[in-house]
Order: sequence, then C-alpha cells, then structure tokens
Amino acid sequence: MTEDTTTDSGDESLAETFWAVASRLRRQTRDSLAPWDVTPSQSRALGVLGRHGEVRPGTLAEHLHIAPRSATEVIDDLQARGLVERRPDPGDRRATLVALTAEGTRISADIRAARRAEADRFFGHLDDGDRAELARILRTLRA
Amino acid sequence: MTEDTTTDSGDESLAETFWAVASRLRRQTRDSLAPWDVTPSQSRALGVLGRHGEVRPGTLAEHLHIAPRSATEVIDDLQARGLVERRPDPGDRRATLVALTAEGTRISADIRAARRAEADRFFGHLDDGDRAELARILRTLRA
DNA sequence: GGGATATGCTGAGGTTACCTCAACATGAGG
DNA sequence: CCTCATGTTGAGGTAACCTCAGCATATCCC
Repeated sequence: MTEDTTTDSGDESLAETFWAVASRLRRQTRDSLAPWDVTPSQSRALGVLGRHGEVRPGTLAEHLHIAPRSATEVIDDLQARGLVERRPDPGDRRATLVALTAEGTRISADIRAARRAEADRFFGHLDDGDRAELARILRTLRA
Repeated sequence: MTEDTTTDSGDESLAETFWAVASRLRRQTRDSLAPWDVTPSQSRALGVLGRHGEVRPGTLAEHLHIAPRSATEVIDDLQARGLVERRPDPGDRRATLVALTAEGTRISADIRAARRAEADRFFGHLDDGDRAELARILRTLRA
C-alpha cells in the first residue's frame, strides 16, 4: 500500500494535498470518459465545439490554450472518429470551419452530462457551505 | 486576450476553477525550477532521495507513483547530470541503490527551499483562516 | 493593380513523461 | 537443484504537447 504520508510541514503540505486532490479528480475524470473511448483532450475539444458551434482551428486552439498546430491534431483525431467535420470557411478561403457531426453532437452532450454528474459526485461530499468556501478561495488563487 | 470565462454553472465551474488554479500553480512551480534546469519529475525524485536517503529504483517508483521502468529513466537522467549515483545493494545482488551525490544533495536542498518559498508566495495571498479552511476541505476531497 | 506583409492551416520532426512486455540475473523455498 | 518470485532494464509505444517552415490567401499601402 506504500503509504507516503510524507513529512507534512506547513505550506508544502498544502501544495501536496492540492496535487493529491488534483490527481484523484483527474483519474476520476479519465474513468468517466472511458465509455466513449475519447481522450481527455478530445473531450475538451468536443466541449468547446458543443458550446460554440463551428469554429476555426485557431479559435479552438485559443479556447483550449494550446498552439494552433496542436488543435489541428486534435481535430484530425476527432475527424477520424467521425465526430467532427471540416468545411471551408465561406468568408475566408484560407480558413476551415470545424463542426460537430450528428454523432459528435450526441456524444458531446452525453459527455457533458456525465462530466457534470461526476463533478457532483466528486464535490458532493462537501456540504453547501464548504463548497461555497472552496469556490471562493479557489477564485482568489486563480487570479 | 481570449476571454473564455465559460458559461459558469454550478459544480462544473468549481472543477474548472480548480483546474485553472492547478495550471497556475504548475506554471509557477515550473518557473521556480528553471534556475537548476531540472524537470518537474526530476525534482520530485530529488525530493524523495533527499527525504529517504539511498533507495532502490523500485522503491523510488512507489514513492513517485510511477512504474519501476519509468523510475529507471528518471534515475538515468539524474545520473547523467551527476546528481545521483547508482551502487550495488550489498544485501541483494539483483538490486541497485540510488543515492544523491554531493552536488545532488546541495541542489536537492536548494530546490526544497525554493519550492517552499514559492508555495508561500502562492498560498500566501490567503489569510491564515482561509489557508486552514482550504487545507481542511482539500483533505476531505483527497479521501 | 501590384508588391509587401500578415494570417490561417498543416507537414515534418522533436520533447516529456509516462506506459507495457520481455529478457536477464539473482534470491528463496521445497 | 529446480522452480518460482523479485529487481532492473532494453526495446518499443503512447498522449499531448511544442517549434519551425511552407503554402495559400487576405489585406494594406502606394
């Protein structure tokens, strides 16, 4: 079982605890994505497309905070799975528009619902007050 | 500057805020490591070695929550930089012991101090009460 | 209208931090 | 001493990023 309750000491342990929580949340998110066989980054892209409708690769990249070239790759993968399609941007012939296919739309919605249920499960252990406190404090740190 | 204050909605935004904080903390940690030119995973290994003295690769892997083979790789890198050395385990000739060199010890201590200073800076924006609240709530979620 | 410059996408190739699987040496139990 | 377990590592793979360069098109300015 390899207990590694490492020598706690003041703030260091705060960061450690934070990362332990992060890793648990990441694992749970990954597991909850398993039924659809999409990677986390693909699911993030599907999320953006679900919220914004058709966008250009560069715009998608901005939303995902990744380089444009990396967005191309995510789009390639989603296209190979038939979840998105590329079509020419009628207003700019250099550009491409990426949009969800019918199946992509369905899966995107399913994932969205699952993700929400899963966040409820994760943060649901907290009572309302703690949840509000956590949100407030995290917003401070996000600055 | 790409405002993507995405449609907040209940718990989903809590997870989002959490990841935003995580990404800020990760970036800051990475930056604070820059003076020593070690990667985050190397610094984690140095931390374990600093706390535990000489250990076998397999033990290091357990502490880092990675596969034994991956520990071999981290050790290779640190050895190439002259920060750790391998020596035979006198009690088991299959095994190897990994220990910090003199320079590794020095750097490990420096990084430890820097990391702590940096956590202070990060979480120092909070007052004592909030810091305690955050620690308590995170500990709940770590379960 | 035509050249300089900016913009949008993607090919080629690289990096980090992981992974699995199998080989090999050694240890330990019957 | 033979079998099985354990410790480490070579070989090779993956996801998710990156930069740099090339090409097509758009925009600006004279």
